[in-house]
Amino acid sequence: MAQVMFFRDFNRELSDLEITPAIFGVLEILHQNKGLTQTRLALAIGLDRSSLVPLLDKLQKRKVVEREVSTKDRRSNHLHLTAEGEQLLVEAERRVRLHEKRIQVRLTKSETRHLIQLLMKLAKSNV
Amino acid sequence: MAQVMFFRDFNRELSDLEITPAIFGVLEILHQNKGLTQTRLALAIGLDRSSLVPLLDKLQKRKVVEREVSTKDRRSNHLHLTAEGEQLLVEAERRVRLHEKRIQVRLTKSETRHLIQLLMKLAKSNV
DNA sequence: TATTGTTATACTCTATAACTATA
DNA sequence: TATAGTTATAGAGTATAACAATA
Repeated sequence: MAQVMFFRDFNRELSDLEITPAIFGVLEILHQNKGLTQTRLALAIGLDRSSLVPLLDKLQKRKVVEREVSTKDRRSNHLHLTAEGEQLLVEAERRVRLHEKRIQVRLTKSETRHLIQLLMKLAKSNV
Repeated sequence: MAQVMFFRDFNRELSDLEITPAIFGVLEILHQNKGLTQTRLALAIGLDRSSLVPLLDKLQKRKVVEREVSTKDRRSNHLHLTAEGEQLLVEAERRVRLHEKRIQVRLTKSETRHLIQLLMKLAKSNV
């Protein structure tokens, strides 16, 4: 139930930017790993590389992401955010902070801290 | 990340029963609300009533669920689990307990209790 | 008129397999 | 031979709109 609420609120806050959780992930990863290759990005977000193609096509058409053929290995594309893409990420991060604030308001600071700590403990347990 | 881990583990434990989280929800709800109508079940699990039809078709073919035309309102179907369905639910619940145990083992009893309490607090905040 | 279950249809997201161009 | 990106295709899972039967 917490999860459903979380996604509903996330989507409400970011839907007008046309950013899904998956796209937000792509933006974050490309911001922090400029020049990443498609196969490596696919691996990072847990998608098959073929599934990434239409997603990148969309983002490229939106002028958010650019593919640049590698000069070292002409089979690979180096990906990076455009200026517009960086700007979109900044706005998306602002919205995500609003989304997180709205969620955290129901918990005290120490409850929030504790929740995150417990979830991280769970996430680390790769059973 | 906690969520991804949770779903992966759930699916690993229940995949050979061919039970998805959605199906588990249907079984639980029908067990506790015998004779529920399709529209009401759809509402309960947050699906459109048209989306429920193929799911019920599958479960009916598996002899897990039965549709019974209402004698009071012949437009409606009353749904209930077959004996086989009840048995499947019992086994599924056993598996879910294993799944939950495996997850909880990384937390102490009081941490588990606290986590559930915090998530419920979040879930209630229908922002 | 309104509602229940159903169908036809379409859209999104994902994977697998096969292709091409490089390496 | 092997790899990167792409394409064709298919399968879930979902929704919307329209329909027949019934209320």
